[in-house]
Amino acid sequence: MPAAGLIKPSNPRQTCLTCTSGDGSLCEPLSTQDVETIQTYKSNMLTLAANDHIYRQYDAPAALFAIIEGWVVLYEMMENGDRQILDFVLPGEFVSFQPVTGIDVPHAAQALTDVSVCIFYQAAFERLLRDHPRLATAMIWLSARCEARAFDHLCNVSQRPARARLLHFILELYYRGTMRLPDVPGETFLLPLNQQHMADALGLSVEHINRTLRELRQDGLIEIRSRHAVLVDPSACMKEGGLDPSAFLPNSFVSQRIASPRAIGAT
Amino acid sequence: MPAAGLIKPSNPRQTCLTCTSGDGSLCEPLSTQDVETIQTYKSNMLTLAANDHIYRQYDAPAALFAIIEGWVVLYEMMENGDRQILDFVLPGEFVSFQPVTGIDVPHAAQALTDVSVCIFYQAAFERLLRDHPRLATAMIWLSARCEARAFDHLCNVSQRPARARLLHFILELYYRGTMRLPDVPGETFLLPLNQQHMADALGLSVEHINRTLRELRQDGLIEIRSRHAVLVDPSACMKEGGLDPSAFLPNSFVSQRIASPRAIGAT
DNA sequence: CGTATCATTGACGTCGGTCAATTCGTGTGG
DNA sequence: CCACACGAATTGACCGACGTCAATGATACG
Repeated sequence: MPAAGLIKPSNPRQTCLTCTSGDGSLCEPLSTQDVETIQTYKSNMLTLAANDHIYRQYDAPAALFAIIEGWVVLYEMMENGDRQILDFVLPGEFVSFQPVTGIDVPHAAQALTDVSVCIFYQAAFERLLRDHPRLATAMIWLSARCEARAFDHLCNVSQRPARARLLHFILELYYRGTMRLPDVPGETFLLPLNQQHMADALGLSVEHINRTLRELRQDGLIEIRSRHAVLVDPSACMKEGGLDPSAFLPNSFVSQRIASPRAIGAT
Repeated sequence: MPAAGLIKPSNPRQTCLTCTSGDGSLCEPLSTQDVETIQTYKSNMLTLAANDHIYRQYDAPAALFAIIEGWVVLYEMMENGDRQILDFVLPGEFVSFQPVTGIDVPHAAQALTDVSVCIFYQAAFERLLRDHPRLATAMIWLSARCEARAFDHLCNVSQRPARARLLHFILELYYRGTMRLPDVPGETFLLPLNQQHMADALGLSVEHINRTLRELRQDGLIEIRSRHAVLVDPSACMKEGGLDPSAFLPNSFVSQRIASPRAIGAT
């Protein structure tokens, strides 16, 4: 069940799943027509206040959620009390496909800001797949995209030192918000996170996030100020963050293309 | 395109997607009937030698792969030449759903041992979804499961120290191989990995893996010998590895259930 | 029996964690 | 408008888990 929140009659004028940018967005496989079709299976729309939960760890919501407005954080509490942030969900994105399976979900989804969210209950979702098989493909596509992001986060946390890890993280959020790579120096964008969020997402301590942000500011790469980030030197950020614009695929947020002997030959 | 490998006529007797253990396996949402249905959409079956690639990083195979025999490793090469292992694929499992989307996949799939693999090309897969909408639900279910595993790996690498990280990792593979939690002390199971694999999966150096394995052996927790692991003290392994049997959900491989104030209240 | 690969061990350095203190910022009540 | 409160950000001192480098040992295979 979704956590408590104001239930607001859904506004028929507001297009559900509207992406902020039309092109290359995460809704990519869905045409406007598709979105309208999907809409008809929506059961309702909720408005949640910051910190409300959409679902909690080990809930079995049996619904698919789409975020219309605001940011959502997916996290998991570990046995030692640490919080691992798994992903953020931005407007126009689905909140993972795990909850719609009807199985206990090992993570929680919490509103980071005030949020409005579309709900598709499991039965309706299955009706959608049955009535519009072509959309099933799109849903698998989107679900696979979620997995790809998780893989990217794993690489980031597992292999990159703090500086590069933080840059990669911020650039991913820039990309998902704007659906393009940064180029204009000084470009500013919304980043409604505090340092604790970054720490919990990246597996670093708050203190080290702070020190690293100071370094990045002093080196003229990036600045964080009151819910916004400023990309002072975008190309330097991308280089250090492990993003190669020339190898960048419009379809996904991935690291630089590299081939290496070890991968090819002997295990 | 799949990498070169011996093409063998598919054996009509061999049940594709047969799970080694019937109950609670990763094929869970698929009944025997379902498996037979899916089979009819299979285009062919390949046999690959160890180290052959099913697909390479940035390929767009446009097919879904199911592993019948042998182990597969999913990895990504990073810009600095490091290899991050994202997951292993065991017999009876699908190799992620990313390749079937037809989009460039940012990771590679390589045979760890000799492998036989079923191929479902994208067009056939979409026909399957169209003809059997009920199976679309199952596919989303399976894809979500892949994402859940990736989340779990992220938590493991991000938060646990080397000892617990290694234990958690080995226990996951035990669970996926047997579909149950270990209980009998001294239980032995197949683990066809070398220390470099564990290092690349866990974001640790080979030397540290080695030292940690020595510790675990000396402490009477676990032993690794020639492609096999021995769980000398299963309950101690689970405790240290962050697995609580009492909280364990049969449906997924997850960590101990914990609630914490931070998650509930203030951001 | 030579060679390649993997496992093992030791010495040493460092990145990032921990702990504790101080400052800043913002919201609130008087 | 100011005083206070409380969380977030910041900084410093110190330390330890893990990485790096280098050498040696064990195994398997042709």
